[in-house]
Amino acid sequence: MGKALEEIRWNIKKEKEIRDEWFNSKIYEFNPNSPNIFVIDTPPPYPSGKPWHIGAAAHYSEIDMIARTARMLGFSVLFPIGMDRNGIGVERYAEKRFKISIHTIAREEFLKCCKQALDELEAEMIEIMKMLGISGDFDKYYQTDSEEYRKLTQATFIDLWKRGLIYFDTRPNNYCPVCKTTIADAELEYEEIKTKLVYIKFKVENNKELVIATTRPELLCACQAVLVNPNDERYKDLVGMKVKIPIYEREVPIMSHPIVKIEFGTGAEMVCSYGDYNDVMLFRELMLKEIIAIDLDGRMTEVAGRYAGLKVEEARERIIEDLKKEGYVVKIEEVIHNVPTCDRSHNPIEIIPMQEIYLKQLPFKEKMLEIAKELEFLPEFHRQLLINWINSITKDWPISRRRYYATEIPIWYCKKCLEPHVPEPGKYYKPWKEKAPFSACKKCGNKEFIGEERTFDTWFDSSITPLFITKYKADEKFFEKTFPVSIRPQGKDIVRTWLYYTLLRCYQLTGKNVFKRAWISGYCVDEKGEKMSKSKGNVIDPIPVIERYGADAFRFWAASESSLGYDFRASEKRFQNASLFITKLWNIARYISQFEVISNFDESKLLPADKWILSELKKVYEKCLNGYNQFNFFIPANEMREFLWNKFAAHYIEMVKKRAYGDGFTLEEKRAAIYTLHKVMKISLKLLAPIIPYITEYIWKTLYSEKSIHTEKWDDKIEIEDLTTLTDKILEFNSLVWRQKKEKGLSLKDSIKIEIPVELRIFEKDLKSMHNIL
RNA sequence: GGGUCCGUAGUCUAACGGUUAGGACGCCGCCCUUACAAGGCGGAGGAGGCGGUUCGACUCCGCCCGGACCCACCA
Repeated sequence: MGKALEEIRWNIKKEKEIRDEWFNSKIYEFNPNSPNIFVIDTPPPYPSGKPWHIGAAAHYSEIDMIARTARMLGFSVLFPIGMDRNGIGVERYAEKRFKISIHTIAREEFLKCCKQALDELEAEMIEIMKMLGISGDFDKYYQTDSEEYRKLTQATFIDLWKRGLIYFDTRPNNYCPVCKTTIADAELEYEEIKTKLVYIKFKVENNKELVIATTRPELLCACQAVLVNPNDERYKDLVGMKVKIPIYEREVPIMSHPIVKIEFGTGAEMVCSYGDYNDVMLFRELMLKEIIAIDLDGRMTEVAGRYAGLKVEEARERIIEDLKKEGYVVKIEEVIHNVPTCDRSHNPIEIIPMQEIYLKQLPFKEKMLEIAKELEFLPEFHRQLLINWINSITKDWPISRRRYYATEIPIWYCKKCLEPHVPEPGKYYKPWKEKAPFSACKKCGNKEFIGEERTFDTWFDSSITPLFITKYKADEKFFEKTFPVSIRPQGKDIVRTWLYYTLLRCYQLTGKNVFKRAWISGYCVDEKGEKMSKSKGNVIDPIPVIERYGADAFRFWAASESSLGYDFRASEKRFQNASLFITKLWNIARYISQFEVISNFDESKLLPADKWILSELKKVYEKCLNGYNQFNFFIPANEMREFLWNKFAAHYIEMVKKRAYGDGFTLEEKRAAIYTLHKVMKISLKLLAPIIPYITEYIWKTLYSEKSIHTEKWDDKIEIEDLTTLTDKILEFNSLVWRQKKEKGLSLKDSIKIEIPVELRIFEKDLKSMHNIL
C-alpha cells in the first residue's frame, strides 16, 4: 500500500497470485448467519465436449459479477459451483472418446468410461472458471451424479410417487432411434430438412384413381385411412369408398376430416401410425388400429414386407424406386420440411408407442402461469418465453429414459404380478444391480423382484439444483435461511427446459415459487452474428483468449459488449478492444500513483475543476449503481469506460497536471488536485471491481489498503455542488485550443492567445496552465 | 401458420417528442505531447421502407420489409 506502480503495463501473470490470495484468505466465504443473504442458483454446466463454449465462459463471468455485486451491496453470498453430469450428452461423448457403444458394452463398464470422460471434461471447465476469477466455492462443488445428489433426486421422486403425481402409460412418444430412448417435447429441436414429397396413385374401388402426396412413403404399410376435406368438391363422392394401398394391396377407407387442407398437395392425405402427431391425434379420434412399422432400432418391422429390417431412410429410397417402377408415382417435388429432431443426436425422431413413466404437469399449468407472472425477470421481455412455453404444454412429462449414465429410477417390480414397489427415501438406490429392499410383494406376497433398468431424464435431476444448494431435507435451519433463492441466472435457450422444470418441480415439492428473480442472458454468437458450431468451424476456445488478454479483459468484453438479455458477439478484435481499456485504466492509475495519497482534506478548499470532476463522478456513480441493481453490467462497464477515458483522463487529468506537480500553484491547490485524483481513482476502482476483479484488486492494494477491494461496500459519499452542466463547454473549449494549436503548427507546450468563455472563467487558472494561455 | 424480441455508420451503442443524431472500435490523413503511439488531433461514414398523430418524430401509432428466437398437425 502507498507504493507507486512501476511497470509500464498491467501484467496478467499477476492474476494467479491474486486469485490464490483470495482463496487462501477465504474472503468469499458464505455466512449463513448474516442478516443479508443472497443465494445464486448457478447453472451447473454440462460437460459434453471440448472446448468449453466461449459463451458459457462469458456467462459464468457475468454470474460472478452478480455475486460480486451482491457482496458490494452488503450481502453475504451463497455462490455454489456445480456440475451437471447426468444424461445422454456425456454418454455420446464417451462413446466417441473411447470408441465404444452403449449397446454392446456391459453397463458397469460403460458407467466407468462415462465417469472418466466427465472427469476429464470437468477438469478443464473448473480450470477455466478459476482462471476467470469466479468467486464461487470450489472446495465443495457439487456433482449431480454424486451419491448425495442422486439420493435427493430419488427422494423427490418417491415423494411425488406417494402423492400420486407419477404414473405409467403407454402412448406414442418421441423416440430417438440413435439414442434409443424416449425424449420429452422440450428436448426436440426443429430442423429444416429437404424431403421428397411423393405423389402416389391409389386405386379407388370404383376404378378411379386418387393421387396422394406424402413425405413418408415408407409408412404405406402402416396406412389405415385416406382423408379428404368434407368441403372438397373433387372428392365428395369418394368418401366412404375404399382405396387399395399400392404395393401392399390392402384396402383402407376414404374418410373426411376438416383438418385436411384442400390446397396442400392433392387435398388427399394418408393417415399412418405414426408419421407425426397429426396421425396420433387422428388415430385416436377415428378409432383406427395402429400398425407399428418402425422398431426401436429405427428399422422397418415385418409389416413392411420386403422393406423389413431396413433403416427408415433406406426403406424410403427403396419404396420410391419400386413405386416408380410399378407406375404409381405421378411426380416428386422437393420440399423443405421442419422436422422434429433429437436435440442431442440431431436425428429425426420417430413416434413409437412405449410404456413410460410420467410426471403430471398439466394440472399445474395455471399455477405455473401465476408463478411466471410474479417472478421478477431481468430483462423483463424474456418473461414471454416462459409464458409461451407453459401455454403450449399439452402432455405430461415423460421422465423415464432408456439410458445408463443417469440417476436410476427407484422402483422394483414384483416378479410375479409386476406390482411396482418404491422404497423409502434416504438412500441412493440402483435397482438394476441391487437386491430389492422389500421382503415380499404387498399385493401377491411373492418374494422375488425385478429392478427397474431405466433412468431419469437429466432435467429431472437438474431441476432441483436450488433445493440441493439450500440443503432441502438435509439441513432444515440452513434451508430456512436460504430459501427461496435470490436469483437464477441462465441463458434464454433453456427457459423452456431448465427454468420451467425447476419452477414446476420445486413448486410440486415445496408449494412455493423457488426464485425471487430470473436473470436471462442472450447467446454468444460469432463476429458475423451467427451461432457458433463445430460444423461451421467458428468455435472459439476460451483458454487461449484468457491466456493472451487476461481474465479482466475477457470479463470486460463480456460485460461491455451488449446489454442484458441480448445476443453478443465474440471476436479477436473485441477482446483486443476490451484489453485496451484495461491498459488505459492501468496507465491512469500509474500516473496517479506517483502522488502520495491524501486521505484527509477539507473539501471546501477544492478548486472548481476538482468539484467539476467529482460532480461528474457522482452522476456516474448513480448510473452505475442503477445498472448494478438490475445486474446489468453493460451499464457500469460502459459508463466507467466513458467517464475514465473521455472525461477524467482526457480532460481533468490534463487540466490539473501542472497543479498536481505544484508548478505555479500553492501547496493547498496542489493538494486539492492530488486529493481529487485519488478520490476519483479509489471510487472508480470500487465501481469496476465486480467486472474486472484482478486489476482493481492489485491497484487497490498497492495504493489504498491492505484489505481486499472485494470486501468493500458501495457506501461512498460524494457531496459536491453540481457542475456537470459545464462538462460539454469544457470538452469543447479544450478541443478548440488543441485544434487551433494544431492548425497554427504549434506544439501543445507553446503559448497561445485565446479567450476563455465567460462560463468557464471559474476554471481560468487551471485552463491557463494547461494550455499555456497568455 | 402463430407468437416474442429486435431494426440508429462495417461493428457495439447514447440521447424527457425539440441538438448540426453523441461516443467507442475499425478506416483515412496528420502529429512523440514527460501516465499511456496500448497516446493525441483532424476526417469520411448512419436512422430498413411507406403512411399517420404533431407546430415539430430516431423517439408515439399503423402497415410493409428484414433479422433472431420460440411454438405449431401442412401430410
